[in-house]
Amino acid sequence: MIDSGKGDKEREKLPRTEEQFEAMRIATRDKIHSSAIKLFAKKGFAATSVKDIAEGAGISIGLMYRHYKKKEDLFYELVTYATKGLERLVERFQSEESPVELIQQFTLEILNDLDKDDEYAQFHMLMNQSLTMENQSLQLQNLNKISEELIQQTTRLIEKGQKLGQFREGSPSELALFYFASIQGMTMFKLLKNEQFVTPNIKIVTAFLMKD
Amino acid sequence: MIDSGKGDKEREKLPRTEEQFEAMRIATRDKIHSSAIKLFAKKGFAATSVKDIAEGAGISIGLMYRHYKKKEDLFYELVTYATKGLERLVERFQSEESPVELIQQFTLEILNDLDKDDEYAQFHMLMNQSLTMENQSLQLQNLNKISEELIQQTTRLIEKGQKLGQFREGSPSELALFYFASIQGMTMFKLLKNEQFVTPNIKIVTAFLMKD
DNA sequence: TTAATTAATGAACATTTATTCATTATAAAA
DNA sequence: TTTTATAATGAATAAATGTTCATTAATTAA
Repeated sequence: MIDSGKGDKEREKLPRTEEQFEAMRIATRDKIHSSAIKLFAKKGFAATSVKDIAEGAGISIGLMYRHYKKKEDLFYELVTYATKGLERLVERFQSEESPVELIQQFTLEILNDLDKDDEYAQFHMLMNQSLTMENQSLQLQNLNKISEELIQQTTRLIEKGQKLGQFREGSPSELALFYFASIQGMTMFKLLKNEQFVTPNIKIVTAFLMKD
Repeated sequence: MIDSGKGDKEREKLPRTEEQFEAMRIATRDKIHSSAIKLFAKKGFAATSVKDIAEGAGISIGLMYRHYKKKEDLFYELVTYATKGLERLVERFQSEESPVELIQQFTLEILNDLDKDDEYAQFHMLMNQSLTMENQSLQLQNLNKISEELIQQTTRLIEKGQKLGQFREGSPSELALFYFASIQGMTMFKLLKNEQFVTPNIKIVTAFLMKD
């Protein structure tokens, strides 16, 4: 971060180049991230210990603290990533494309991700875990705001789809809520059962919305 | 519990009758239960402190410990209640009634409960929280077993309904999983949003299963 | 080899939270 | 009013977990 433009002359005493150090740091940060998201998503913030995170990452506790001053900071960084993902989705849902197309596309992506690996499921559960924390840090407030925006956008999208005759009738906000609730539920099942989880066919998931 | 049939002669020294003491104990147990389930369901086992439970119940920490030797014991007692509820449901789903009727009835009950109060939602989330704990106490093993039985029974019920031409086609196990996933999701939303949560119409919830 | 610099370690320390227990409150009977 | 049995309290203690920091490891240039 700090003046990476410093001239070559001045780093003659470094045992490694700055690039090498940077690569090392990124590598351990990655290890921390993937260990932490796994644990936070599955067990929640309070139930995961820094010892577990460090063990999962294959590093020492001390090294963890060189990268994050507090367990909370690590958590919030992951929350921030997740929030960015949500923001992209909100934007996507604001596009002028056909509502059916947008919903189908997104649903398909999720089902694929759930099927393939659990990265999506982990981020989704992380957000959930976050929303149940009463602690009102800026990061959590922001996540809250964005997730409400997403529901609003989806409601509007459904309304639009209904006017175009693409979607079934019914209260748009109830439909939007049910849509995310079902995704939420599948996500939990995936994390809970993992191998045993069979990703449902997209027809099942969108039947409540789509006309036959 | 212990020899409540003891003769009236022998309790002449009691400041209150045994019935009175019993009533007091039941009253505080009730207070503990409703405080604890609320907190455990919302925040999970690790994130709820005994201090919070005691405060929520309006009693001292010491009194809590007179009723439960460990925080875990209280949790397991609640898990046991929840498990009994599941067992009743498994039995119900084994009956010879029409699959459509059974599913409709049960779904309606849940939606009503979600609408009315959060008792159901709380027990549901408690089970969920339990299933993510790696600790394998007898109570948790049992809950696991019963919840798998429930999914199996539901799968069979759907199969039966399909043969009777009552349900849409599609993999019965995928359909069963999706059913519980969507209920799960709604439950979480209810606990998360509470007042803001609008219970969906039953048609929305069962559309994926029912022929038009 | 030695010096230099930063990554990495884990035992020591701090803080939080679960649990215990000596003490007090209550209410009925003597 | 005193006695008595049990409910109820909360400060003291124990255990668990988060955080720090003095120390070591690794690597390259001199």
